[in-house]
Amino acid sequence: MSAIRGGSRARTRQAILDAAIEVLARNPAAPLGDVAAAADVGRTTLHRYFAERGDLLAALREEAGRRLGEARDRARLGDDSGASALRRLCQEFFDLGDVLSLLFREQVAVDGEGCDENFEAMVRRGYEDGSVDPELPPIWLQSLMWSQLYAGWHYVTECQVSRHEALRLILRCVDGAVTPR
Amino acid sequence: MSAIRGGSRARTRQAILDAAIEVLARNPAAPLGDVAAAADVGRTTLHRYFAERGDLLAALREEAGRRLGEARDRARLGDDSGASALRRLCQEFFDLGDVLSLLFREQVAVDGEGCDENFEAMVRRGYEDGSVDPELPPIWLQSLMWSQLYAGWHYVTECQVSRHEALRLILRCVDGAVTPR
DNA sequence: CCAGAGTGGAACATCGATGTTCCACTCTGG
DNA sequence: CCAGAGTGGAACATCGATGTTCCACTCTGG
Repeated sequence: MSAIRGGSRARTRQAILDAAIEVLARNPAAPLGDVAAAADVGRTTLHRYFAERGDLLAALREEAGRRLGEARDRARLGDDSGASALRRLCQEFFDLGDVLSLLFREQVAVDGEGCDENFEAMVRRGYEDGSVDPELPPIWLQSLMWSQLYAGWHYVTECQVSRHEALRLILRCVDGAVTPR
Repeated sequence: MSAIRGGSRARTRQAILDAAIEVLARNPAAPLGDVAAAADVGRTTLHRYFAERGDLLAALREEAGRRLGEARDRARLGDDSGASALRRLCQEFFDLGDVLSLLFREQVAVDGEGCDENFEAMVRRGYEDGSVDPELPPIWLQSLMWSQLYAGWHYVTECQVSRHEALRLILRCVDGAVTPR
């Protein structure tokens, strides 16, 4: 029954996606064989789920976007002061782990034009409630946040630092950067 | 005379290196043909100067390291307060332009163990003169600086922002992050 | 002008990643 | 047990990047 075996298919697919996030976060040009190996799956099987590299990448973007959206929802950008909401957003995004590295390049680049509208609204609220320095434009704050998150994640994976400690430093620095003089 | 034509050789070599910095900063996996084209040079000629891709990358690292060292020297890390010196360093590094992107990944990663000793001395001076928050370890400040620089450089190349404006935001945010509460 | 350095293009061999095909194997629901 | 889904390995064709060779061309110092 495909309905029953479907569970197995979904599990394999997810294992491949998870492995792809892990492997491609470290090396975006990694061969598919490495992804398959990390997923404990034959290369043949990987191709059965994602015919071409582009198919895998597309699914990956979708998965990353999904997780990103969930994290943003959890941060409740509409509550509290602008700066508090930004803190929560950093916290939630930081927990995305490897997805961060994967998103980093695109995120910084993609948002060149219009930055996320929820994010922008949050920042504008911060201008008004006095928790965010009006000198700092929303797009810049978005770049700032992402680069801090990336630096923090690197700090965790490369140095011998706990996620908690890294998050503390990130929040300390984002706060400092954002607060009006 | 090789001494005379040597000038031509040096010029061609430099043109290739400059092109490589530009091309590989945007796409580290770019084919050598792209680099040759950007340098206005035949692929054959490129191989005449750098037999293998690795040779080009090695020369590139050397060139980048040289420029990085020069920038650090210009920043006179030993003068003024720790925070002022850090400002100058950001300023000098930011002017490296494309070299930034090239160095970024390595820099953040490479300095995992021991971070630059001059940098560390500068930060410790900042702890003592009260211009740098002692809660922030030197390695973290190094990551912070690099990620800010990278974000700023992206901001310039992707959005329609002047280098000057981006630098202002970088310094504003680094200052805010570093200053003790 | 001429010799020789420096160059670019064409052609080629090689290599690794990619994607496909086929077959034998395993595992599970019935 | 048995049918069929799901899988992995081996073998293969293809493709793009790499690196090499060779030859004709240009340019400059003498």
